[in-house]
Amino acid sequence: MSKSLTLTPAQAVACCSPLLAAPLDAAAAERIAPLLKALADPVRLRLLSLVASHDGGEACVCDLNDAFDLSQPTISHHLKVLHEIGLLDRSKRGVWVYYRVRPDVLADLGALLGGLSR
Amino acid sequence: MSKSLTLTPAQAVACCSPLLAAPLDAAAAERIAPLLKALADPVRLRLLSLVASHDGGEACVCDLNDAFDLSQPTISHHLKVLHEIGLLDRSKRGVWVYYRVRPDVLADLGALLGGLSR
DNA sequence: TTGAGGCATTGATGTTTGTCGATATGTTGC
DNA sequence: GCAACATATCGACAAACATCAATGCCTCAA
Repeated sequence: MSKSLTLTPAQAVACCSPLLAAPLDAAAAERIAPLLKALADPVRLRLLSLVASHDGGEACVCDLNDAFDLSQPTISHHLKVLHEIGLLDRSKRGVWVYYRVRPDVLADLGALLGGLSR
Repeated sequence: MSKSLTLTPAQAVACCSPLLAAPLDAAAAERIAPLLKALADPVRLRLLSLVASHDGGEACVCDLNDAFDLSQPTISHHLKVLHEIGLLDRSKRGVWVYYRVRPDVLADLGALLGGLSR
């Protein structure tokens, strides 16, 4: 399987100079915005934070469901959004599904906003 | 004028440990998400970046309008969103309105995501 | 005072998004 | 195989959003 020519948002965010250093071209903005959109929801912010600070850096969906006053499909939907954008890794073990954050993607995004060089 | 008891999103983002360090409580998530939502649009990302990298760190609306293939009200709307959330400062001089980024807010947000201590 | 230009506001419209209930899929133990 | 459980998908709906054309509000110059 060869490398895709179109970057995923998670890849795109690692390839730009900081937001405040140089004007972002339209194509880069279109690739980065979905990543921020995935983060721009209180439930998904908490999900990400919960997964990250869980034992071993990963959390089972069953744990996450209990932390919210939301239906199971809703949590599943939010996890899917975070997974598809590349912020959460997903691994199934038996009946349970575990999610794990990708701190590199989050670090790249933080650097893009905060203006740090990598 | 006394300090407000309810934090604006721009203030709230400076008050949390990094996303990956400890679970974000619901209230903090509700305050931070709007800031990310304001950023989660390709046009607003480019606007912010354009303003920041303009001469003197500020840009006139007239310059910004020309950089996009969008109507003037649409640009005005996006600038309003960025201003009201606290990411852009606004100052009117004569007929022209100038916007300026608040790099501290962006740095705090970057630190929140990237996991840096301040 | 009147007109022109820069920017904001309003109202309308099509699209996206968050949420739920119902249902499907997949796994384990009996 | 079947029942129980964990998770995902589907379909529907209301709320939020991006966009535009029309219009309003300022400010400056003539």
